[in-house]
Amino acid sequence: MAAATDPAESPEEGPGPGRPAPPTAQGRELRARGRRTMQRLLDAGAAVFAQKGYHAARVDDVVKRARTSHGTFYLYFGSKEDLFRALAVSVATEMAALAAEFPAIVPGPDGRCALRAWLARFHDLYEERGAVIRTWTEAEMSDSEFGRIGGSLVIEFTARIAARIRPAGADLDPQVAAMALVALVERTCYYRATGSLRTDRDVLLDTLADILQRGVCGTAPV
Amino acid sequence: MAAATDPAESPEEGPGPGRPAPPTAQGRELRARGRRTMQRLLDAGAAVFAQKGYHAARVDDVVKRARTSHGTFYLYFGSKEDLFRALAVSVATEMAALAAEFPAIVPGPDGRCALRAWLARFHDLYEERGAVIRTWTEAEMSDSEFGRIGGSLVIEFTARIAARIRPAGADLDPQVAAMALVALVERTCYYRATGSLRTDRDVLLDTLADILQRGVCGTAPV
Amino acid sequence: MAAATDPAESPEEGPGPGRPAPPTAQGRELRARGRRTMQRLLDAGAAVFAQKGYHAARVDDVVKRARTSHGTFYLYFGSKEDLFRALAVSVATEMAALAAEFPAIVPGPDGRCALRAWLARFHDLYEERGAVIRTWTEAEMSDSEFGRIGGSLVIEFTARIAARIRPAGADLDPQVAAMALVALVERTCYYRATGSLRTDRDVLLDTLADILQRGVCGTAPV
Amino acid sequence: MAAATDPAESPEEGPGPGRPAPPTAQGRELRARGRRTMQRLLDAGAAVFAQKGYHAARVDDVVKRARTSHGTFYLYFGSKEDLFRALAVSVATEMAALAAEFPAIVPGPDGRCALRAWLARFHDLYEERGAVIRTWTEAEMSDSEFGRIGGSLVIEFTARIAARIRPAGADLDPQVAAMALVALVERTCYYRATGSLRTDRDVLLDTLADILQRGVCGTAPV
DNA sequence: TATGAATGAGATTTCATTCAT
DNA sequence: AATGAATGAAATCTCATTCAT
Repeated sequence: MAAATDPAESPEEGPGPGRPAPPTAQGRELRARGRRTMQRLLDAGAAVFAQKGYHAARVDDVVKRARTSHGTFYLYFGSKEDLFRALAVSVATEMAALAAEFPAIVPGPDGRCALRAWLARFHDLYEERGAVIRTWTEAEMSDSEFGRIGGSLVIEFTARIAARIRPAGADLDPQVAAMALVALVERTCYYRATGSLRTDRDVLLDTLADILQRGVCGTAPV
Repeated sequence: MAAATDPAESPEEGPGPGRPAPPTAQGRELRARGRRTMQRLLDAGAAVFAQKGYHAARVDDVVKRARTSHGTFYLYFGSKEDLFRALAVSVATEMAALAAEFPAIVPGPDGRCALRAWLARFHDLYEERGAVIRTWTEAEMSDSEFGRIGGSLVIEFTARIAARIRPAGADLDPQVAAMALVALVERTCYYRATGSLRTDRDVLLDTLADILQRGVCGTAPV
Repeated sequence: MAAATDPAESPEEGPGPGRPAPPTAQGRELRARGRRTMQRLLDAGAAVFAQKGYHAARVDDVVKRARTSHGTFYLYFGSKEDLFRALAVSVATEMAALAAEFPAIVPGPDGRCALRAWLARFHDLYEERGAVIRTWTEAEMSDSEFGRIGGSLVIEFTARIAARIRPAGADLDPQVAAMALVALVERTCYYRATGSLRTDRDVLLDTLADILQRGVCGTAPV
Repeated sequence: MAAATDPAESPEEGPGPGRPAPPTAQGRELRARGRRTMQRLLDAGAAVFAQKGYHAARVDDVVKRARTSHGTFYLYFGSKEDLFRALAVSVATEMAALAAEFPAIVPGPDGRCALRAWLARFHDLYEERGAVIRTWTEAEMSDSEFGRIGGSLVIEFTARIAARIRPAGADLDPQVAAMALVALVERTCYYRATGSLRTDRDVLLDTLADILQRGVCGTAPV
C-alpha cells in the first residue's frame, strides 16, 4: 500500500522539455585535458566508423583506439549516435562552405580551370573526410534523424550549386542539372575512395571537368 | 552526402501511437510451456523483489531463480519494471476485492467478530503477498508511474472503507478515519512482516480489533 | 532508532567493523569554510533524497545542488550511504527526544489536550524532516545496515511510548498498542505529506487524538 | 556484379568456402507449398530491407510480414545474410542483363532516342528493385563478403558500359567515363527514389540524356 | 580546500539462431 | 513442412568512486 510521491520535479535544472537529455560534456567549458580527450574520441570515431561502418562500429572499438574508457566516452558523448552526429555536423559545415564557392560553369579555358580547381578541392575533402559521409549513407537507412540531416545537406548543397548553374545551361532544368552534378562528383569520388575505381586523381579530375563543362555548356573544351 | 529515406513506416503493424512498445508475450496466446515459464518468472520475481527490494533486484537474480535465460525473460516482460507491474496489478486487484468486503464497524461482540475476521484476512493476504506491496513503497519514490498506481490503490482502498465507516463513527471525519484505519492495519502488519514487531498473530489481531472498535465506536468491547 | 548519538561525538562509527574508516572530514576539525561546504552538502542531500529517494538519488545531483564537485563530496563523506547516515542519525536524535516526551494517555480533556499537543509536535517534525524517514523505509529494503538502524529506530521509539501507555490501557498488550500508535501516527502523517490524504492539519490531529484516546482508554472524550 | 547466376542453378554457392553448407531448402526440390512459403519470405525480405535497411531489419520483421515463423525462416535460408544474398543475386542478374544492352552513345537524334530508352529501362528497374541495391550500399560497409559482391557488380556493370562508350568519346578515359555515367545515372535515380529529388520522371530522363550525350560526344543534341 | 577528469564493474536489453514438438 | 519457445553472446549505457592537479 503506497501513496503518491511529490510531483515536484527538479524545477531549476531541466535543460528543456521532455526527456532530461544526457549530461554530455559537449556544452560545458572544457579544460585542456578534457579537450584533448574529446579530440581523441572524435578522431578515433572517425577512423572506426570509416573502417567498419556505423552499425558494425562498437563503442568499445572507439574507446580502445582513443585509449580511454567507456565511462569517459559517455562523459563526452551521450551515445554512439551522438558521436557520429558531432562528426557529421562538422563535415556538413565544411561541405556547405565548399558548395558556396562553386564557380559558375562557363565555356573556355578559364571556366574549365576554375571548375577543375573546385573539383580538386571537393575530391581532397572527400578523400579526407568522406568516410563519415559514406557512413552517413548507411546510417540514414534506419535512423530518421540522420535522414533529415543527410537529406537537407544534399538539398542545400544542390541548391547552392543550382544557383550557379542557371546562367550557363539555360536549356537544362537547373535543379536536376545540379543534382546530377552532385551525383556525378560525389559518386566518382566515392568509387575512387572505396577502390571500385582505380584511376589517377588527375585523370579523374580532368574527366569530370570535361564532362561537366560539355554536359552543361554543350561545347567541347577549347 | 546522403538523402532522406522513405518516411513510410510499417503501416499495418503499429500497436499504437508513440514508441512501438516492446513485443512482450503478455498479450499473446501462450501454450502450456510458455505459461509455465511465465509463471516461474512471476514467482521468481515476487521472491527476489521481496528479498532485495525493487532497485537492488537484478534481472539476473530473477532468471537464475526461474532457471531460465535473460532472453526468455524479455520474451515475457518488456523490462524489470514490467514484471513488477504485473505483480503489483495482481496484488492491487486482490486488495481492492478485500476492501469491498470490509464490514461496517458496529459495537458489540458480533461487530467485533466480523471486524476481526476481516483483519485476519488482511493480515494473511499481507503476509503472503505483502512483499510486493512493501517493494511498491520503495519503487514509487523514484518512479512516477508506480506512484500513480500506488497512490490510487490507497485512495480507492480507503474510499471503500470510508463508505462503511460512516454510519458508525458519526462524529469522526470518515475519510480521515478510514485513512487512519488503513495506516494502522497496514503498518502493523508491515512491522510484523519485517520483524520489527514480534508478536503472536492472534494477539495482534485482537489488539487491532479492540483499538478499532473502541476508536471508531467509542465504546469498550462487551 | 539506533540509540541516536550526536555525529560530532562519534567519529569512530565508520562504515563497518574491521574496515578502516574512510578518510572523510567528519571527524576532523573544520574551519568556517569547510563547515559551510559540509552543511551545503547535507542540505542538498536532504533535498535530493526527499525528491528522488535513496536509490534514484545521484551523487551528481547532490553536488550540483550544493554547487560543489564530486571530489569535494568525498572529502566530507565516505560514500553516498555515509551522507545518508549522517542525515538519518540527526533525524533519529530528534525523534528519540520527542518519544521521550510522549505523555501518558489518560481520559478526560487534559489528557486529550496533552496528547494532541504531542501529536502536533510529531506532525510538524515529520513535515519538516520526514523526507529522510520516508527514504529510510526505502533504503531499508535492500541495505542490511540501514535495516538494522531503521528497525531499531522503530523499536526504540515504540519502547519509549509503550512505557507511557502501560498505565492507561491495562487490557491491551502495551508493546502492540504502542506499535499500533506509531503506525497510525507515522503513516497518516506520511499520507498527508505525500498528498494521498488531503485534509486540514487540525482535522487530522483532532481525529488522531480522538481515535487514540478512545482506542487506548475505551472512552469517548468528554 | 558477381557474374550473376540464377540461384536455382547454383546450389553449391554456400555461405563460404570450407564451411559446410547450411541445411537450407534452397538446394532441395520443393513442393508447391514450400515454394509459396519461400516466395513469401523473399517478398517480405525485399520489403523489410527496403524499409529499414539491412542492419535494422529484423528476422522477426520478415517472418511477421511473411506470416510464418522463425523456425520456418531457417528452413529456407541459412541466415539473414543468406536471404539478402538471394535477393541481391536476383537483382544483379537483371542489372547485368541491362548493362549488356547499353547502346553506343552517338550524336544525333537516333543516338539520343536509344540512350533515353535505355535510361528509362534503368530508371524503372531501379524504381522497382532499387531498394535492394540501396541496401547493398549499406551492407557493403561492414560486411566483407557483400563488399566484394557489390564492388564487383559496379565493376562489371561499368566494364560493359565502357566497352560501348569507347568509340564515341575518344578523348575521354573510357573507364572513368563509364564509371561517371554509372555514378550519374544510379545516384539521380537514387535521389528520386528516396525523395531528395522531386522531379518528373520524364524531365529527369531528358536531362540525363542531354548531359550524357553532350558530356560524352561534346555536342549539343540536334 | 577544491575540482574536473577518468574509471570500470556491472546493469539492462537485443536479436540471430537453435531446439523440441 | 511448420512453429512457438528458448538461448546467450554481445552491445549499450550508468554511476559510485578515485585520481591528479
